[in-house]
Amino acid sequence: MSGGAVEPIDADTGAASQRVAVHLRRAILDGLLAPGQRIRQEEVAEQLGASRLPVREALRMLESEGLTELEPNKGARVIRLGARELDIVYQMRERLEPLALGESMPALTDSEIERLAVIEHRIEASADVEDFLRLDREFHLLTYRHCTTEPLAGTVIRLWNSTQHYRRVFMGVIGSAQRWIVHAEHNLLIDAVQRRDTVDAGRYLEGHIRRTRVELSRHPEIFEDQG
Amino acid sequence: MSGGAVEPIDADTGAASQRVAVHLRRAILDGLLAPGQRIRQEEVAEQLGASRLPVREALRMLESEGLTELEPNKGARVIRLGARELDIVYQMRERLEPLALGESMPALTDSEIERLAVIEHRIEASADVEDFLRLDREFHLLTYRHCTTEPLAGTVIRLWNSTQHYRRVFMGVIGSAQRWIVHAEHNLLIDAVQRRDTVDAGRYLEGHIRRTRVELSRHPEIFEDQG
DNA sequence: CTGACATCAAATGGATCCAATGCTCAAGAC
DNA sequence: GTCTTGAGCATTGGATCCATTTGATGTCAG
Repeated sequence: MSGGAVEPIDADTGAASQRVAVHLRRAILDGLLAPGQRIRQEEVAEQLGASRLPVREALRMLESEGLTELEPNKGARVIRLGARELDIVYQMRERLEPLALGESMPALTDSEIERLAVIEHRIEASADVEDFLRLDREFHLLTYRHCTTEPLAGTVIRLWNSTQHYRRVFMGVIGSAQRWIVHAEHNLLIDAVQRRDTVDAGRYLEGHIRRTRVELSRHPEIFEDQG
Repeated sequence: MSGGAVEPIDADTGAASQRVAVHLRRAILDGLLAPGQRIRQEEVAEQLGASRLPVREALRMLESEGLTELEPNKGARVIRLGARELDIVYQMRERLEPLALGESMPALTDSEIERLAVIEHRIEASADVEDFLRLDREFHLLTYRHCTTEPLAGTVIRLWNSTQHYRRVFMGVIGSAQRWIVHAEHNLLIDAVQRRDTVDAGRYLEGHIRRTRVELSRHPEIFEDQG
């Protein structure tokens, strides 16, 4: 394709508003933009060499992905959750992700399950927070890969997106002390998936999310720097 | 409802893209636009006396509300669900709406609960499908009114929106034969809400949605006229 | 010294014009 | 006769310019 000097974008769709969306999505998920931080259209437009119009479109896309919030005549901000909201989002995940897993599991191939184990090994091998975040996301979303029902898959993605920042802060807070629990849960999940046991897998998954939720509720300092 | 002049709405919010969004939202929820039907920007723009730009914005808003789907360079369509998707959406509702109800119930006022009973009486009094759809929606959304957690409340609304059309067809198919079941379920739900019994109310609600889902799965003809 | 109002700057919202992409239909070749 | 290919058209995507709204700052009155 055309050699993009600025961005390593894939010009698959060729759309320009897609470029902006990809850029902002990465920036938010990678933590370059903090929750509540304002996103000025003109600024982004100039930075990416586009007009303000595709930026507006991109902000709308990201809003529907749970990454930004738009207020009429007041502009866009990176999504920001309160303690109560974060708790609810995790409760939603507890109820929805086992459903998505149940949809996806029967269609998972052996090589994909193999890959799950590989990802988990990498998670156990690294002590870096960013590595964990990226691999953990890859791990779980891979288990949902064959859940193609858009309303469910889209909602799950939204919930992951809107909580990404708090997972990052949380991992920084607890350190690597209780990391073994996550590993145990992941391995139990992999085992259940290998056995194609939907009930067991759903239970492990729900427990995994619930335990994280309870853990999160013990760390209100996660929200301290938010306006 | 949408009779009279073209659009007698004056600028309540002042925003023009809001006007377009309101118009299209009503048109879709009222069944004037069928699922899968294409929405041409220019057409809507001319019809509402606006430019194409606010129409694009409105279509993006509606997409994030689960009412339309946008494909790049191909335009917008009214959301269309397959049998499998509809089933999944109802399973999502079974799991999420009891959560929303549990959030909202403690804050429900006595007059709001009173109003629930009034709405239910009206449902029982009318045999019209459109009346049922409007009142049933009002009934359930009223029980969730105090669930202000945006991710949860927004998702619930999305699920209701995307299934509105199929509820309409379904009600037309089954007629008023088993209408008494809905009434019984609603009244049990009202009673549990009055008693502030979250567990009971959640169970009735889940059963209410689940029974409808099973019923729906017995009527594949609902999807017959879809491409 | 404090509070309210007016004025100004900056950012968002909207309209018109132009470019690019996808679809349709017709013409030609195998 | 059918498949393919190219041209024309319809529709969406993007850029620039203009209007409107918000928020802030400064000034004047109490």
